Amino acid sequence: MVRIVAVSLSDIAERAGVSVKTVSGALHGGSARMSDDTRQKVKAIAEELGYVTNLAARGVRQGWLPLVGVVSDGLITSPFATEIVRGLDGAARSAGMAVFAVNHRSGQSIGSVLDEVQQFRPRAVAYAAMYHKDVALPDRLAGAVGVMINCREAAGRVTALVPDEEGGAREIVRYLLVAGRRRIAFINLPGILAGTLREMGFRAALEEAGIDHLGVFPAVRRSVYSDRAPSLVASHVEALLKSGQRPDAILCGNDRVAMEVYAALARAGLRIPDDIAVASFDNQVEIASRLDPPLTTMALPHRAMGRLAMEILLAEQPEPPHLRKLPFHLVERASV
Amino acid sequence: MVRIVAVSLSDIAERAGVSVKTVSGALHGGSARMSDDTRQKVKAIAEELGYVTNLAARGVRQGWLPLVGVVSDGLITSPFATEIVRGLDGAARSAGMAVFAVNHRSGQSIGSVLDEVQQFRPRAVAYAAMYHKDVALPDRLAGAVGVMINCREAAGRVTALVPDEEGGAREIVRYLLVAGRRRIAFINLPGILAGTLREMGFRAALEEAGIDHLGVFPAVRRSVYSDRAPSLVASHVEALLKSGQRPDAILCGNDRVAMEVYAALARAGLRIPDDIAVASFDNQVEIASRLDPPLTTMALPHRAMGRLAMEILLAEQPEPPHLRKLPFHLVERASV
DNA sequence: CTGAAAGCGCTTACAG
DNA sequence: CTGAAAGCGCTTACAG
Repeated sequence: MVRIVAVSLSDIAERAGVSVKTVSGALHGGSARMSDDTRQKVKAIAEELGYVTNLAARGVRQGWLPLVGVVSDGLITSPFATEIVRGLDGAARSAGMAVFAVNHRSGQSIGSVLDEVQQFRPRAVAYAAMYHKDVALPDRLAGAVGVMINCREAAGRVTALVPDEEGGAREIVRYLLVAGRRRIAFINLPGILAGTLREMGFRAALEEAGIDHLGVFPAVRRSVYSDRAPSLVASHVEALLKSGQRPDAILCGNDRVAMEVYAALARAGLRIPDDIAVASFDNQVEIASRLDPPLTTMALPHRAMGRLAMEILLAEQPEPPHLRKLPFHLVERASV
Repeated sequence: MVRIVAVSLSDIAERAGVSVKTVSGALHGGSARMSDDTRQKVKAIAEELGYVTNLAARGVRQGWLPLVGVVSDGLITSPFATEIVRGLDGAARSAGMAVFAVNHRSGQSIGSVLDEVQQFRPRAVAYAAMYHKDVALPDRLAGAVGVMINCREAAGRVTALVPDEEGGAREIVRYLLVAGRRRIAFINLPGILAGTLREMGFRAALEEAGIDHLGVFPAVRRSVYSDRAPSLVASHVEALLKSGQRPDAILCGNDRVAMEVYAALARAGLRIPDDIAVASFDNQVEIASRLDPPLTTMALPHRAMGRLAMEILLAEQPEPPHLRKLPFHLVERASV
């Protein structure tokens, strides 16, 4: 492609008959003292010449580029990841930073991606995971990562921002109880941290209310949850409906599981929420709001994690590493 | 966060007792001539010191950073956008470039985002749209954008890569015809370029086969398609089923529309594909593969657009601006 | 209020 | 085969 030779401060200086330092001050140094005349003249010439700041040059001087690197496992692919980036991006821009997202490709070590990012001399670096898990950072790089998003650094050396899975599960169960539901089953995502923690919350909330649950069932056969694994959802629902105690509410591991529960319930001729309530986790809007009836679901705090991450990264006073659990929020629709 | 002072080439040079130029040659100049001894020694010291190339410094020298800027309307949010980035990213990495994605926020002019990106002196810049449309680039910036992805530059000044909507519609209709379907209706996305072009393909394919269609209906009321607009899908399906000529196939504007068609058909007690076939556009995997039965749908060439875009951006010989339509591909599942 | 110069960390002619 | 120097476009003490 055609490359127009970029105009530099010295081009402007020459044209304005002033020094480069004066131009720099006029354009970027908000508080630099000079006559208003000079400043206006310089600005006008810069505009006329189509000057665009060269951040690389400033960067080599300052030692860093106004970038916040975000390295994530797998491509920033899910709607959730997008929310994280949205949160980061908003906060970054107000600080004059841009978000530079780099993904590690399968087979690539986390260390090599981190190195790749460091080459650009970002101001700070975050690590973000697609789903809530533990991540082991190589020793030499633990210090280079300022915050973990949606994951915990295995050795606890880095501040981590994660969803409060247990609290979220508690909240949705309480909501079902308030709605008068008493026979509740949970079709959970097996083999992942979120599933384990939510199950704890689920059990705790029911115990607290003195109510027995109808069981916790795995959505798929594989021990680690994966969309590719054969689904067990339909058979669980059928078994549940045939059992002595028919549930009056089914809590689902995510909205896709809920989608299958809806289908199984429709096949059985049951109406939601009249015959049976359905609730879930994720708030994957495209699914949840399109389901009939629209799905009541717990939204993950992805945007908040992103926003808070940027605050931590850009903070003047670094805090000691800690784990911060952010609350889900309930999105009420019509399935309960 | 703690910042370790970065090690520079001169640190290595000092330690190795050679000049900076030798270090630079040993580390980065693949073909630079020097004794193997020197090269090995320099590399070992670089490793030991944890040297990381300073791309900002190299960039100020070369005039550009090894970045390909991608500016898009709205956040890289949809699964489709992700595929574009995936395509770009793969091609970029093989060329030693990183993808730098910047979105324009609502209210921000396209010119100002482009300027923002230019500050980083990227090697090349692409513009990507969330959905197929025409985009007007400001005159002064048309030359700065090397390729349009999923959109056409309004004045045709920039090479544009778009899905072959008309061809895709033709192909899926032919597929329905081969499957023996003869009474086909189309619930289309109104008011967007993709919808208009697909409708042309739909009509052409049926005309070519000498078959009448059962009508083209808008999925939503609003003239511009939006997920927020009230859906008309269910009522179209009901009307279609009640009409004299019941359809044996419904083509849907996208997978979310298909999802609603499934629901309406289920309510009517009709089986897919035995009673009626359903096909669609998008291949939004989370929906299409989760539907029961899994949905046959035309996948958009997003990844291919991304890959090809990078080739165009990085090409030695720039081509004159042209419009390139990339083919959809059929994802056969079980709904036809 | 403004200028001349040094220096950030690289790469690239130019010498030897 | 290797070095010393210039220069990329900035910003920041240091002078005046």
